[in-house]
Amino acid sequence: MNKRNEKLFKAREFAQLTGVTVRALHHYDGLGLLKPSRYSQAGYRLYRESDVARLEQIVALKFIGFSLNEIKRILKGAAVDLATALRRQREAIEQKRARLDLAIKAIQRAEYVVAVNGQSSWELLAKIIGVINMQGNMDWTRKYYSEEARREIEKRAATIPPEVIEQSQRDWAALIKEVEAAVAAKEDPASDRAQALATRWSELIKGFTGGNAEVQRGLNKMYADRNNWPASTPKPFGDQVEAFIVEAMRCAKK
Amino acid sequence: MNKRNEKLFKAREFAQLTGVTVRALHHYDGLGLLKPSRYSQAGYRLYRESDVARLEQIVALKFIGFSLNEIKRILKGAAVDLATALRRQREAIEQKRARLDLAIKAIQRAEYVVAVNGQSSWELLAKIIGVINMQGNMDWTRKYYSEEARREIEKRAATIPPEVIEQSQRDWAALIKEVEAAVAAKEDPASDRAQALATRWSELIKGFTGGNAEVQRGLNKMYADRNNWPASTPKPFGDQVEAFIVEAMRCAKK
DNA sequence: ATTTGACTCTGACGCAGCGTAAGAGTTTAG
DNA sequence: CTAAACTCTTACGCTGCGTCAGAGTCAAAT
Repeated sequence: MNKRNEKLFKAREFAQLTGVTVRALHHYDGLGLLKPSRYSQAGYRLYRESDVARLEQIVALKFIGFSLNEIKRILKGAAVDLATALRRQREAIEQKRARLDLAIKAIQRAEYVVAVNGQSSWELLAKIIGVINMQGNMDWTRKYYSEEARREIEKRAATIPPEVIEQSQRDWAALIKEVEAAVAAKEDPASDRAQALATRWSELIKGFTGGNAEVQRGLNKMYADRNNWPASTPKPFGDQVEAFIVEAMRCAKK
Repeated sequence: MNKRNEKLFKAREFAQLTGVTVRALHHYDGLGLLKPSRYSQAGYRLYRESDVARLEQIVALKFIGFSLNEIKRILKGAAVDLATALRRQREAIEQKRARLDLAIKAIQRAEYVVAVNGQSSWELLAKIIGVINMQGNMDWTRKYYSEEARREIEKRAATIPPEVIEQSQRDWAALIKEVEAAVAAKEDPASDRAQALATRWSELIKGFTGGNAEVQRGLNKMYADRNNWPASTPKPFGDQVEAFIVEAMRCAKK
């Protein structure tokens, strides 16, 4: 008999309590995710206390990235196990985060290049980002190039003399090796030698417009195959080399 | 007259060069983002070198998070300014990343709670995450509570005795203050005193199931208003308090 | 010349999570 | 009693393709 003093909420009011929209409530209702405990004669949705709790759960689970379907399963109690679900979800999000980190890095490097090269053209930029995507994974880039792609590339390299391609590959390899040496020797990024390296670096990027279509294709084949990449790919140098060059460029242009 | 020795690519071949799918090429064609330079009589798409470059640009820009429409504008040269576009994009992505960081943190804390409380129930979990979302922003939580929400809460607190609510609020406030003090005193998280605090912390979380609907509503009002929150909200203690408790729990259970 | 296998084309629906009208009925304060 | 403020149901829009379905094309093998 305490039915009558139990407060019922209409859609708008209820929605505001939890910070969702009325439309979202409709949506949840439609999905069977959260049905109001009653409907008025006019068809108005009427929610009460217990519904508040449920909605709160939904919002919370949404916040940590579960999809509405997953939430539905979870709230039905059909979830495997709490700890496991949480862990998996966290890992999934951490991966997304890692992906964003990559993008941010790429943009930062692009920003540097633009800053150094002035109003660089968009076409150039694309190449650069291509190179960027390559950089961190140089190790098995070599793998890819040594196995089949290398021959594939040479086979299809009809329009452009292969020595141009191989030259640029050698150029990069040589430069990176020198930078690695500089890093190992703890050379000052502001030093003349480091500056020379930085200059060569941006020269190489610039020169990339010339004969790099084939290289790109090699990379692209590799990228197309990305689902087969091992999960954790070691980076023997990547980060340090990058940091060094970035620092050197900063010293130069500021 | 070098038309005839220029290599033309059909869809599949072309797609593989850049690691996209044929369907994607159709899509880009439909959007007018990348049209093949020729169609065969049968309607087959025929791409060539210059198209490769364009597609590479598209892929690169996609990688750093631009939408296809944005990319279209950009490649039309209708973009404001290269540096600006890059900076804005980076900021946008950094925000997304921050959002993910929040989610990760929330899950981690939930994992701790579950680890400590054993197979905690899902309902409880929602409350916990609610509290979690609150924690980091305690400072202006106070603001919200002191202004209007406080009275609102008391007004609507009919079903549950208000003293229960206020009690829990006081409990939390008191506990947090004590933890702050412990942090300031550089108390060892493994110490008996710290352990007592940690115990009280999880007790409070458990007890939250009892009389906390009103508190949640306050939080929810606040959350509903989240668009008006200041961009950078200072956290006078949050992180340290949290770290302390987490450490203390770790010491206890391991 | 033809069959086959590998490709290609054009629709068109599907997904996730609501936003956003459109058109129509309901409740409530004045 | 009216006007404002809500509510309801439909249903398309958005993002970036994946995934059939049905039909035509092309190159090599029979």
